[in-house]
This record gives sequence, structure tokens and C-alpha cells, in this order.
Amino acid sequence: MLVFKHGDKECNFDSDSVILHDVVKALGLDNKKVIAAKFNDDAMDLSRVISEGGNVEAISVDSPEGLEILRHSTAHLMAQAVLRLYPGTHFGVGPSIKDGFYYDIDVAGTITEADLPKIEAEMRKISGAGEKVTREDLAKDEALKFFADDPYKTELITEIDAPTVSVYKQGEYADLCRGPHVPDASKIHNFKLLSIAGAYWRGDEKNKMLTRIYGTAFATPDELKEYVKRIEEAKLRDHRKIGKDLDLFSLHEEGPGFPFFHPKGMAIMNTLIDFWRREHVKRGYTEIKTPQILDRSLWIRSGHWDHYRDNMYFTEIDEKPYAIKPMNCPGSILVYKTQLRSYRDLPMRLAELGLVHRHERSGVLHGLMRVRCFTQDDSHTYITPEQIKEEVTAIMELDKYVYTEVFGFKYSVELSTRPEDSMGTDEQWEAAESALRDALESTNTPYTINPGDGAFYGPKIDFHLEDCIGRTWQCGTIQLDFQMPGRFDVTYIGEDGAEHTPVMIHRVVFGSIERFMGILIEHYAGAFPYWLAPVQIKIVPINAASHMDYAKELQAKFMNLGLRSEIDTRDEKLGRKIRDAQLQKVPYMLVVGDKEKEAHTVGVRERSKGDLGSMSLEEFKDLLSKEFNPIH
RNA sequence: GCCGGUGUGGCUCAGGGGUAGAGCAGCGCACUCGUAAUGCGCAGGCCAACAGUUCAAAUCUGUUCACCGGCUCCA
Repeated sequence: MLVFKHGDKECNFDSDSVILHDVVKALGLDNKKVIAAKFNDDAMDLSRVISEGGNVEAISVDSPEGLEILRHSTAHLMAQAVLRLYPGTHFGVGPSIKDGFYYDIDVAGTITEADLPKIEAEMRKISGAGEKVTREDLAKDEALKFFADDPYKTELITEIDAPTVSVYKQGEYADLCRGPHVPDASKIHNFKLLSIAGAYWRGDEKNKMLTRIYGTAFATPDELKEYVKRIEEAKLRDHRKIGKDLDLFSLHEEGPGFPFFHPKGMAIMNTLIDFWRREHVKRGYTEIKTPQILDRSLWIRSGHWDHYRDNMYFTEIDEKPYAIKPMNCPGSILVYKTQLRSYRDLPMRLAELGLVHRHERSGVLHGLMRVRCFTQDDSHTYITPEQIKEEVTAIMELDKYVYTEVFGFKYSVELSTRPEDSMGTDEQWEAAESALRDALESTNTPYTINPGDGAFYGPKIDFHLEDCIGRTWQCGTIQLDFQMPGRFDVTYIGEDGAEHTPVMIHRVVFGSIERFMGILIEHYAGAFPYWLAPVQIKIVPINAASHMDYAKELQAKFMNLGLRSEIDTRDEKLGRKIRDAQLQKVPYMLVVGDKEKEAHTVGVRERSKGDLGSMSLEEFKDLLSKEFNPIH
């Protein structure tokens, strides 16, 4: 007799084996949403035959686990449809991912986005027919025979470290797969194929490029609709579109990856820099500036020639080789070394807004997010080994303030360890890594480890901000460096009167100012908070002729106060001028007509609150002073 | 760099072997207007570049460049 339990419920079967679905039913757990079940914590198909007792739970399609199974099964459904439409297609891998699934396929000829509806229609046909999904366990050699004409599955099977593998079949399609899956295709209704792209087999660019089809599936039609809407909203926030609409920056064929900033984009960037400088002065930093182009020998000495050459640009001056800087550290070191330094000078925090150039492959360029030249809000901090923890903690504090309090981002922290291509000894790396770990743990900062992703000269703590679409962007980083100081004979005189080698911290907060702006544009959807808005106040005269003098008088006052204002000088109707100011996302619109001109007031309209009525200029300034503003 | 797609006036896009079109923006004129689009008119493009096929190319072919979606890489 087999005994099954779910919580305090129990059922018995007077047989040697039983189908899992029957157990689920007997325990009263079955309903239309159930697509799989857990037996002793292992997720399994409902059709699985069980020959021992144990704990059983139903997996519903609206649970995270169920959704993952649904999407995985949808990938199989798609594969079956593709096989019908494109016989002879071979299949790579087709997992479920965050927000959906993909399948990498090797198809004769090409599939384009225009073919997706056709594939989707075939999928609906199969789903409508309720194609059964069945599982079979095969010994490895049987499986190899079964998939003999499929090079991808053969490669996968060979690497599996188990005597048997499972194969899922639905109609003419069969796939090597761990499962579990929905019992039949009729469980799959709410799906959509999204896009098509190339992807290397097993993610290795040395391998063949397969065709990847992305899609998604949800438990309910509403959730699918919601998701599609979210993608469309994300498109509206695209910083490349908003950057054009709000006249912030542009990109040109003449300089791919080298963004051009327009006056309004510079207003934002300069405000960010203003904020950055104030914050750094408060925290004991001083600022330097080092050249764009430096002798190649410097880059050989720093190790960049050996480890970073492929990303660098080179040039020649008077027949001598030079390099365009991809990082600011060697320049900073030259500044440090201009004097003999004492332990009393440390920590020495040399900040630099350095414009660096890095060669990026053409296919990766993306608006402001991925460019070939950008400004790092860098600092190189020279400390004694004893100061590591305190200094790293202080930087983490700065990051937290900037990310959450000023900009309202969520972020996560990663510790990246030694990469393959790196310099230094194991002991140095171990010491550096444990110093960073210590700083993270003593501040109770949750973090994950990203093995092998450190810089070539040291491990790092990375800060990942989450944007409106849930994408994460690496911004801040804190890198511990035991290499450069030694390479450049950087020293300080200790209390003991002897020469010592300082530890160097490389760190950025914004990361790249250009990219940070891109993230902010998407984060705010162009509606920058008052302190950052490129145009803070739009003055809207009701009548272009008779109210212009007053409008100009107001603007002069705002200019004096250092506020960014514009007058709409067009001979248009008021409604039109308001609409355009709204579309430009200007925080405050000041309507001025006869009434205001006479009473020396302004009609205030706030972009999200609407008309606030007339008030004196003093009252309006008072209103502005209540706005969040970290540079006051 | 790789795979696929795209490239037409400032912007968004239609057209597609017979010599280029719309809406918005711009300019002009009229209206002088109170919180999300006033009307009429004018002007603006060697259809990404270069080669080729053709009597004829924006349209077909090839190459290059840029952009878009991914992959790999990355701040």
C-alpha cells in the first residue's frame, strides 16, 4: 500500500504504483490550473508513475514554478510548430527565462520576424488539438542513437553525467529534456512570439550562430496583455527617443559611439557634475585633471598594454607612439608621485572627471548606455593597508546616499573575484578579496559573488542599479589594487620613517556620466525632477505681443537666480503653448497675461498637479525652495 | 566582430523600374486668444554611400557605412 500526504491530508492506494495525477486528485488538490506536481520536493509530470509513498504538492500554473514549466513547455510547443513548418530543423537549447523563453534553432534558410505569426498560428493549431506530451527514459546509448542525426543533442547527451536521460515527445517532435512539462499542449493558451535574433551555440562566439526565437507565456490572457503593454511602455521610455524629443543629445554617422551633447543635455550633465563636486568636497576629496593622450611606455608599465590593448586607441606624436587613455589611473599616479608623501597625507583621495576612450565592437553600441568615449566620475584613493575597511565603507555609504536618497534607485551589490587574465600573486588577491568581503560583511550588505569578473589588477565591488524595465546596469564600482602602486614605485613614508607601498582604490559612483544620464532619462521617462530638469520654468505669455516685456522681466530675474527658464515666444494659442511645455516635461509653467502683468504675479502650473493659481514671485520662489534639491 | 532586420525632407512614416508623397515641425499671412494641438499658404529631399544591371534605379543586384533586435563583450 502506498501512502501520500499533503500537509495534514492523506490518501492511500492499494497497489504497487500509481499515477501522480491520481494522487493529486485523491488529495483534493486538482483543478484546471494544476500542470505538474511535486513528489518529495521534486517537480514531476502529472503522468509520472510513482511506486513509493511520500509528500505531494500540486504545481499551479500561476505559481512561479508553474509559470516556468508553462514557458518551458511553450518553447517545446514552438519547436514542434517550427519542425512542422521547417522540416529538418535541428534544435539547440530552449529554456524558460525571466519574462519568457527562447529556443535556439538551426534551420535551413532563414526565419525572419515576419514568419513569427505563421509559427504562432501553427502553435495554436497544435494546442487546439491538445497534443499529448509524454516522457520516456532512455539509456544514454539509446538516446545517442535516437538523436543520431542531431549534432546539438548528441553533444548535450555526451556531457550528461547520468546513466539515463529523459526524452519528451509530442507528436512528431521529440526533445532531450529534464522536464517537467504540462500534460498536453491544450494547457498552453496565452503565449506570444516576440523577436528573433542570432545566438552562438552554447554562448561561445567560436561556435556556429543559431537562430534564437524569443517568446513568452502567461497563466492568464490579462497577464500577457499586461506584459505586452509593459514592453510598449518601456519603448516610450527609451532614452534614445526621449533624448531626441527633448533635444538632449545626438549621435552621428561621423562618430559612431561618440555622443554629441546639446545645450539641454549639458544642462543635465553639468547639474549632475555640480552635485557630484559638492558631495565629494564634503567627503574629503580633491580633484585633478590628467591628459587624454600619454606616452605608450606608461601603458606598458601599467599593464594596460598586456591586458587591455585590444580596447585601446593609439596614435603617434613626432613619430613616437602614444595611447589615448582608456582609464585614469596611470595619470593619477603621476600626480601622486610629484611629491614625497607622508602617512599623514593618507587617505589621499584624488578625484577626476576623466574622459576615457575604449574601443567597443560595432555591434554593442547602444545610445548613451554603451559608447566609445565616456566620462568616468573617477577617484584614485591612496591608503595604508589598515585603512582599507574604513575607506571602502565610506565609499559604500556615498553610493547608498546617491543611489537611493537622491535618485530613488534600488540596487544590488556584487563581489567580483580574480579573472583569468590578471596580474599579481595569489596571496595579494586573497588579501584584497577578503578585505572587500570584510567591508561588505561588517556593514551587513547583502551581496552575490561574480567569480572571475574582477579587473586585471584587483577584485571589485560592483553596484547594479535597476531601471524602470527591470534591467540592471552596473554603475558604481570599488576596486582594490595592490598592483599599480608597486609597478609605479608609489610610496609613502610611514610613522617608522621607512618607505611603504600604499594600497590604491579605484572607484566610480555614476560609472559613466553619459550612461548614468541614459539611465536617468529612462528612470524618469524624461520628466526630470526640478533640480535636474534642463528647463525648470517655461514662461508662457498669453499674448506674444503685449505680455512679452513682462515675460522677459521675469526671465531676467530667474537668470539672476541661476534658474533655467525659457519663454515661449510663438504667436500661438495658450492651450498650444501649455501642451508643448507639458510634452517637453517642464516642471513649472508660468502663465502671464493682463492679470499677472498688472498685479505683478505669475500663474503657476505644475506639470503633474496642473494649475496652481496666481501668486506673487516671492510665493513662487518659496514654492521652488521646497523642491528636493541636493545642491542647495 | 557575428546572426537577422532597417536606412525616403528636422521628426514620424507611405510609396516602390518611368524620374518623390503625407502628417507634424519650420517660414509667411490672418486670428489676439486664460491652462494639452486656430486656419490658410509657402518652402524643404541628388530616397545612407559607392559600384553594377537596364533605354530608364529611390525601387533590382553587389559592396561599404550607420542604426535597430539579439549573441559575445562591457562602464
